[in-house]
Amino acid sequence: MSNRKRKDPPAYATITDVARMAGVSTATVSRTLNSPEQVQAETTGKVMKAVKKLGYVPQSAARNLASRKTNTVGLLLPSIGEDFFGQMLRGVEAEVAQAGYDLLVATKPESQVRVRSTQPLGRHNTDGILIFTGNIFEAEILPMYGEGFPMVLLYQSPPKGLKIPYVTVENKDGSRALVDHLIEEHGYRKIAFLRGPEGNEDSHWRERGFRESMERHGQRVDESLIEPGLFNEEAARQAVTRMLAAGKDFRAIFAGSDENAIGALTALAEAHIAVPEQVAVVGFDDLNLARFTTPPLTTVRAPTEKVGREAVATLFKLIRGEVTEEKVLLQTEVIIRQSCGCIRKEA
Amino acid sequence: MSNRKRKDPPAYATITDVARMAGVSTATVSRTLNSPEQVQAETTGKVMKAVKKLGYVPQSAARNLASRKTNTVGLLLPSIGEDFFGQMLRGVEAEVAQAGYDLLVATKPESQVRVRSTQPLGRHNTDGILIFTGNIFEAEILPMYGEGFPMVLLYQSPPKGLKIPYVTVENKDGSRALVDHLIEEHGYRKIAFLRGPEGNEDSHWRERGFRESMERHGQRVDESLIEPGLFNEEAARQAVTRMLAAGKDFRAIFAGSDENAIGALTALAEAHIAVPEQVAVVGFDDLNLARFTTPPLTTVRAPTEKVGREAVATLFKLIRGEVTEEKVLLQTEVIIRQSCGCIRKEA
DNA sequence: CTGAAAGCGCTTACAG
DNA sequence: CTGAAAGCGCTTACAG
Repeated sequence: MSNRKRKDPPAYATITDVARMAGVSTATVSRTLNSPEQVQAETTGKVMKAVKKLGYVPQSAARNLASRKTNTVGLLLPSIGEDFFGQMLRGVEAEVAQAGYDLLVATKPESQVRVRSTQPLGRHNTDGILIFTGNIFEAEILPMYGEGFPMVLLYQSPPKGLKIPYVTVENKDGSRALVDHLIEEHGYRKIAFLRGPEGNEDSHWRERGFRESMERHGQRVDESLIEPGLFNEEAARQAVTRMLAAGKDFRAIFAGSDENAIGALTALAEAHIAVPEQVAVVGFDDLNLARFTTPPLTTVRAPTEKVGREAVATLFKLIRGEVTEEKVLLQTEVIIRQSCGCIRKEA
Repeated sequence: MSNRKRKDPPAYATITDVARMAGVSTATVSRTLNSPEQVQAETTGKVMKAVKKLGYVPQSAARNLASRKTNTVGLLLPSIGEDFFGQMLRGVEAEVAQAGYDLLVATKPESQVRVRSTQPLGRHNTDGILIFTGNIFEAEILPMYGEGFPMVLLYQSPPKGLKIPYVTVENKDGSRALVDHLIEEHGYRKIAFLRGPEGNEDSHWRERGFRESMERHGQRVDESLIEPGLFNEEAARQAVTRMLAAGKDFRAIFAGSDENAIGALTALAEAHIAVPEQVAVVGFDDLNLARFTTPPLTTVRAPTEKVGREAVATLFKLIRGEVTEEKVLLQTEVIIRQSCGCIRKEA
């Protein structure tokens, strides 16, 4: 017969088992594992032997509950997977693991329909979160923000009034350098620009870079040469087809993104317009496939993995209560291939 | 003055706060949240009102500790990020979230040097894990296997003797169908094959498919036309360059993977050999960039996202103690583009 | 349908 | 340097 409260022994060793085998208290086992400098060498030896022998691994739940921290970082992703996603995750994971933390990954529920009790990531299961997702609405983060819960934004600035650190890439400088190249090296003047989705920050700054370069070179930008590409291949294809049908005159297209550039390339090919001989095309992002387009795409490379690393580093500062930069801006680099008209090949 | 054990109240509401506000016991709050059917409608109402008002979210650590389960699934990744990684993660995340579980992601520590106390993922922080990583060594999973800890392998079969379910794609059938196409539609006979890394299972089965197709068509396979491509662009380039230099005679290359195919394409371009007119090239995987190679790559598409979903579904069966298939094999599909010699374009 | 209370497996002031 | 014991915030038999 069994006592009411005596459950079957767990399938795993607990701290009590280790303490018993080593002949010490559980407090000492805990200290041996967490702050060995507080424990005598001889004791450490006994404890570690027992740990090894029993294959003891501390239960995260118990540890978290007692220490009031989760040792876990959350990463909130957009529902749709970006193409450079793997690289970013690599940076995040590496940095998180190095700090001995765990990484919890979740996707932002698409709609309010999915009545999951609450946010998938928050104070209840993480010590802080990284938010990498298109449109953050204030309502979604305000409660956490109000509590001072540590969070860092990726590729986007916080809603007005909220002081949340964010890390992103230098869209404007990269774009300006790219357009500078088009103007200075190739002498193009009539340059079209394909915008990203309404309200997209990357797009905003890329357009700014485009305009700055034009202005600095004394070029008036022709507003009729600015069309929405939406960072979407098909939409970009249609936009370029439309401009062509309307008889618009342009010598180059700064597509705003590689995705847009692919759509532009398709539209141009369908219209039998030679790239770069008749119209040059350049993108932004340097997706893996940028080397393989016809012709290979001149574009701007962003340090995606580093964005991940920096974001985690910033989050840890927040978690430790240190001050952080409001904004970390990572430099980009123009990658010259052939779609701009250059003949030199990639290094 | 403060009592020794009275800490500062937590920054968040606990179940006790909810119980107090609703005028019920914590047990009732717990039941309302976890098995509402056991609670009277009126009580549920009071509790939920308090939950809402306080913004109460149960602490995962406390819940996990008390319930002896983590409600979390682990995903173990190879240190190097695959190109199709995002898709797989999407499948995994969707399925995990739908079940109301959390997803913990970790990378296999590259070396034994990094003395992290233990495995990043295990019984201490998950209810089961998905292993998606190149070379699983028996030693790494044997302890968990011995305890009957739920795990599922992705893209690889378990070490001999271990009964661990796995899900992967039909490499052999896909490869055979692809080579059938080369032989039946284009009449190629002399076909080279580029192997993956030694011991790689995908490569093994792709080679089997290749050989079966050749045999069924009465073709003897020329062993001197089989070279290591290592699923690595550069190695594949060198392999093809080597075959060319040795004066080997072949009309087509089944590159074994898209990565290999890209290397083959490069080698051929460098040797001024026209693809597909002089030598056809086909791959396997259908990476995003396969549409953009010159010429666009004929290849085999694997249902990557579905692999993720199926793996999670299988893992949940294991967690629930149900029987599972030993092996889930997902069908692949030949994608005809132009590198094989076809002129029809992709749908 | 609901409550009192034990227990989950740790950590950590406090005391020595 | 070490131990006794309270406490972390939940869940869940048991009893009613």
